[in-house]
Amino acid sequence: MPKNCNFIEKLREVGLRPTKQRVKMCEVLYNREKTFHFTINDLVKLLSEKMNQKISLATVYNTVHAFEKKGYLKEISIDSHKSYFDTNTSAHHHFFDEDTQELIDCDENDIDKINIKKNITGKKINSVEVLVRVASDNQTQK
Amino acid sequence: MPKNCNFIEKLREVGLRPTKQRVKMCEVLYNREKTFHFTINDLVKLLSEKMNQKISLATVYNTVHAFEKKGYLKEISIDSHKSYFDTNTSAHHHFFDEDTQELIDCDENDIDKINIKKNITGKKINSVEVLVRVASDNQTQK
DNA sequence: CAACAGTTTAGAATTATTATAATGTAGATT
DNA sequence: AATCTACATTATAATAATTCTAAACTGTTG
Ligand SMILES: [Mn+2]
Ligand SMILES: [Mn+2]
Ligand SMILES: [Zn+2]
Ligand SMILES: [Zn+2]
Repeated sequence: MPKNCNFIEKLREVGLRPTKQRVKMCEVLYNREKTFHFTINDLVKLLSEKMNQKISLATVYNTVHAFEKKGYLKEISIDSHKSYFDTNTSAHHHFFDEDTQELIDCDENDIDKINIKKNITGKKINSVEVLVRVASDNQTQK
Repeated sequence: MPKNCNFIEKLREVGLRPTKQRVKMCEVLYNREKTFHFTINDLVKLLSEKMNQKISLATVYNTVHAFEKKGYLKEISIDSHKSYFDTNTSAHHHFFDEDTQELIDCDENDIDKINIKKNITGKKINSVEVLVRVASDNQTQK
């Protein structure tokens, strides 16, 4: 992601008003070297740290979902109790570290292209995603 | 799954007391031709239909989680709002039909074995799961 | 700068899940 | 077979996550 790119224009392009909350969220989410994964909770903390004024929880939810719908964010669900959003919206796979609860992008070359030999009749494939759960090697239960 | 197999013994084997609720849940879940996918809500409905006495919601949650921990059930998370349990606990992949919200097992031969070329250092792979999202072919948005 | 439509907000409402604590029961012990 | 005890079930309350509501606010247009 390029630094200091014009989020106001970017928001306008997809039909979202460049309100200060949305621009601030863009900065927090996209004004960084690498893409990253976060929970709603993570984001609320990040925003309250980086903002002078307060932001309503409802606004965080609304804006995240607006961004998701517009393709600025992608949701990655780990289990019923843990769900992440991803600023990397391209098709990619993940490792999930069960020790640290960390979600890690799979390098494009680390998994061969998945070949679906037989699809459900009359349906088109929207996405193919792999989740690799990993954990510490020395986890011998007593 | 074999019909009328002895659930009481099966439960004892893994150290769960064969109480009447647990045996009834085994019957509802495993006394059928094919494995299946269900939400907690689905299961509550199934149980209240098939049972003479009432079963507490807390017991359904407790028992599902007991079964999950013992490897009788597997959780499949679609997104933060939708999570299924699977009576097929073997490693397998899924199609998710976004039109009908139906989760469908992938046939073993329909996806080639996933080859993870590079894993996170010092971690072992616990599972590799593919989720293929599909939807109706003629979904042209106006 | 007036007008409007879309946005934010605090707080209430809803939903899903878990905790609590009293009662019930399976399986072991007499 | 009666008793015992640990574990399970239950109704209900509590908690947590998310969404709704309706009033106030603000970016955009003309
Ligand atoms: Mn969502
Ligand atoms: Mn669970
Ligand atoms: Zn990612
Ligand atoms: Zn399945």
